[in-house]
Amino acid sequence: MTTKIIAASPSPAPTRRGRGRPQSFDRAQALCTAMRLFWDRGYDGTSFDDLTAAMGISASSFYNAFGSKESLYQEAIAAYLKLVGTWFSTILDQPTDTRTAFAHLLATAATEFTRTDLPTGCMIAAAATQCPPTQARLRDLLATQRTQSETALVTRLRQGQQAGDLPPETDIDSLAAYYSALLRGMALQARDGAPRERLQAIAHIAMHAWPTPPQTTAPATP
Amino acid sequence: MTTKIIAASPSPAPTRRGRGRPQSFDRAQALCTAMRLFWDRGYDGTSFDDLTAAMGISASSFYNAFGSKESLYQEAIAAYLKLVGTWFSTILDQPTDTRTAFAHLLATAATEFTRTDLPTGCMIAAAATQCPPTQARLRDLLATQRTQSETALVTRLRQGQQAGDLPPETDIDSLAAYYSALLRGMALQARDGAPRERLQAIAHIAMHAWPTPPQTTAPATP
DNA sequence: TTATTTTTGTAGTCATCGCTCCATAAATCC
DNA sequence: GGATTTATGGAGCGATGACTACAAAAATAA
Repeated sequence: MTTKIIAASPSPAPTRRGRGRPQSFDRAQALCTAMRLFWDRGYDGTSFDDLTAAMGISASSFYNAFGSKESLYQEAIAAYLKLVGTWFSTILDQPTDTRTAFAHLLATAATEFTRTDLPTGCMIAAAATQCPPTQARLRDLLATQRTQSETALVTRLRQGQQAGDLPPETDIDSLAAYYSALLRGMALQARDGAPRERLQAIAHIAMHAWPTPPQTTAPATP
Repeated sequence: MTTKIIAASPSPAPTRRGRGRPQSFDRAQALCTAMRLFWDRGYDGTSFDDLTAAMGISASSFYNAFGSKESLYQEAIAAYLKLVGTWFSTILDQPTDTRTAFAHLLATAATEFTRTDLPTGCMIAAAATQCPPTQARLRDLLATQRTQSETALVTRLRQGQQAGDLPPETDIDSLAAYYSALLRGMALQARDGAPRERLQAIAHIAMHAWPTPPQTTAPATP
């Protein structure tokens, strides 16, 4: 066995030192390029030639390094999730009160969805929602990711409910679905070219739907 | 000139009585079939063979009747808009108060997006938001439709503002963007399989963001 | 040096894509 | 009936899709 000092990577080795001819390109950078392409044009809209041209590698290098277009896409999704996690999960994990966390989440989404150094919107929010039966695998993969992010919202809201940030009668699942739908809608608006301020305004309005304890209409108990 | 008793159709004749061999299929029905396919699988995801097979016609009949895949898609969009207009425009045109109209709009969207006799969600909401540069025409066409529906919301909100249903300082454009984003998000959730009740809950929560006049914190004027 | 391992470049494969050609069929007009 | 017009059936076309075969290149191991 060779010395494995650096932590083993999940599936594809990051920068292996081995026997054969060394790779002539930066795998991580090529993956990043692919992610941007997929993000911008979708899976179908990004052809094999588009990919190899943008990545600057040949077909054989492509298949040697990434296996297939579909597996590259899966890696691109993973890379995107890592990128988004830096704000999405981070904000949800912050020990602030729940309302503040969600306001922060929406506000950050508004800025992230309109970054000029990346494609606008979200790579996953609307991907493969209209696709042929032959792409059922892809559709399910993306739907799963979306479910997971909504589940993260549910988890955070439940924590908040436990902490007393939300009325105990609040329908957490529906509230999470509301914010999930809104975030996805914001991502679509961003892709259609909505400016950052517009998204921020949406985020601001959306927070007015935050649940309030039921007003005690009868002010006094006899 | 032949007798044209029935009102002339915009571009393609509906059921013209002419000289040559009669069409062997129902054009409107074939268009409806195509609309459903495009709605379900998107433009790229619906192949030429998918279309001709589902419509039950040959390639020559297809091109003779519809010109090209793209022009059929445009007709399908038009057919879809006519279908959606039966509730979308209708509700906005009703002489109810603005808040009621929007609540009704969202509630109806929840039921329409989850109809079992049609594909779920919306055909246009997320279409061609991730596509190659070669499909810029299609992307722009759909973006235009989305802009128009958001403009319809703006128009209705302005009417409401004039009528006193909304505070005069309300940011109408942002409020319309909020509801537009929400509707698009609901459509996406529907496509991912969210049940009708879930969408209705989202719609209900969303209405809590409806603007209220600024509270006069000072109860009395000296 | 030689053997082994891995990557690369070039060319080519096979299926599918949207679309077209053309002879023929089926209607109307004269 | 004959001419004209329009639709259909069937075969096929060029382009592009994702992917593969194979030999040469460039590294390490013995």
